[in-house]
Amino acid sequence: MGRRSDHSREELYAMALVAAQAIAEEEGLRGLSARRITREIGYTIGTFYSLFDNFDDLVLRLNGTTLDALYEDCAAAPLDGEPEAALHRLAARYIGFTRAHAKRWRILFEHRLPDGEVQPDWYREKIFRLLGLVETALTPLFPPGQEVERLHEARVLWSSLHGICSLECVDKLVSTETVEALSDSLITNYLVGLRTETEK
Amino acid sequence: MGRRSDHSREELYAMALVAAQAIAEEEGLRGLSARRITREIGYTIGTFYSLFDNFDDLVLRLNGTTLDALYEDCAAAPLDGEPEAALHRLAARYIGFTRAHAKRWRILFEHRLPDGEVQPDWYREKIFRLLGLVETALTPLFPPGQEVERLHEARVLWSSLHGICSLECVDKLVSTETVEALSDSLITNYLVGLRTETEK
DNA sequence: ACCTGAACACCGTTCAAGT
DNA sequence: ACCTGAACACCGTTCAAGT
Repeated sequence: MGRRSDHSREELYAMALVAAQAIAEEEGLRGLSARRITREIGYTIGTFYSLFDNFDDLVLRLNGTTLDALYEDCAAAPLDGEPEAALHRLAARYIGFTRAHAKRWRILFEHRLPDGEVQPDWYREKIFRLLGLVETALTPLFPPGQEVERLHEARVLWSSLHGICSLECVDKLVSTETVEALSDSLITNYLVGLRTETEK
Repeated sequence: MGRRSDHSREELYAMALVAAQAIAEEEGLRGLSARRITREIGYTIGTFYSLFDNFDDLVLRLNGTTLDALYEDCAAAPLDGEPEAALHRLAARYIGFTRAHAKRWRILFEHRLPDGEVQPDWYREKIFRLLGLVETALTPLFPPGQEVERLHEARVLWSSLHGICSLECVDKLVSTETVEALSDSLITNYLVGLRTETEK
């Protein structure tokens, strides 16, 4: 036993995250455990704690990679041009991601940090970067100087879209096709309201 | 050891759920365990499995009481009269409940059934009953015969409101007061869209 | 310096054995 | 019939001991 040095700390860290992603993708949070991750990369439980602070830290890092992948996917949607069409494109990509990576996506919301703890800044920035996509799509509707209002409306749309996907995923009360229809209604109707408001 | 008969099965079941509610309220899903529940009501782990199928069943039953409490709270809002005002009242109650019972409310979405399993009908009915409140508030906007459309719009609003509360609760990117502002924007803007659509 | 693996305090679940 | 508690297979976390 003892030192092996087959892999650098960075390599081990990357291997652990890749293993975690695979488990998350197939089995969700239920299948994820510190022991299983290290077992799958050929190390023992002790090594886990040289890579991560604790299990919550691992889940946070894993969620970080999920937010990155979600951003890459959503950022591929063209967001210039007419805001409503841009939002529909963005939503279609978001919905597509939640379907392609349903279990991994769910961990973003299933996992709750212990009582006092707040998400680290690097994590919050990943979320803000996603919100930024919605802001970009909304830009034509807001004159310069109204960034606060734009952020507010972006939050409403982002949260609402999340809610639609989330309840479909959790409650399964709705057929899969309906998610698109709900999202379409949200964007279309909300933008009618937004336009009449900003035109005033 | 062996038989005690201090309590009937029904009493034990009720005691276990009350204990689960208290733990959920204070510590959320993290604090909840089958062993702890039976310990707190003065019984041993074996008894747990004479009351519930398994741990998932307990959480489902607990969530059932949460949905009931949420319904009682929301149903107290007057839903007749002007739809927008009715929705604002309903949303205010919903938001109030998520604050007053934040940890217990979160378990509704933190908990995920194992892969093949679907929620039992009694559970789905509790959710539909809540959706029904939104439908009631929307009734003046839809002529008889448009119940399908009304349900669709109710779903959008319900899911969106859920999303706003959920992301505030999970991400904490938003100050608490903002939840009201986001919900207000959602309802106001969405209803502008709904009205112009139904007037066509 | 790095990694191990035993130890500790927990889990969910099952079931033979007691009253 | 009802309840127990040991047994099993897992957890997360810590840390003295090996190389």
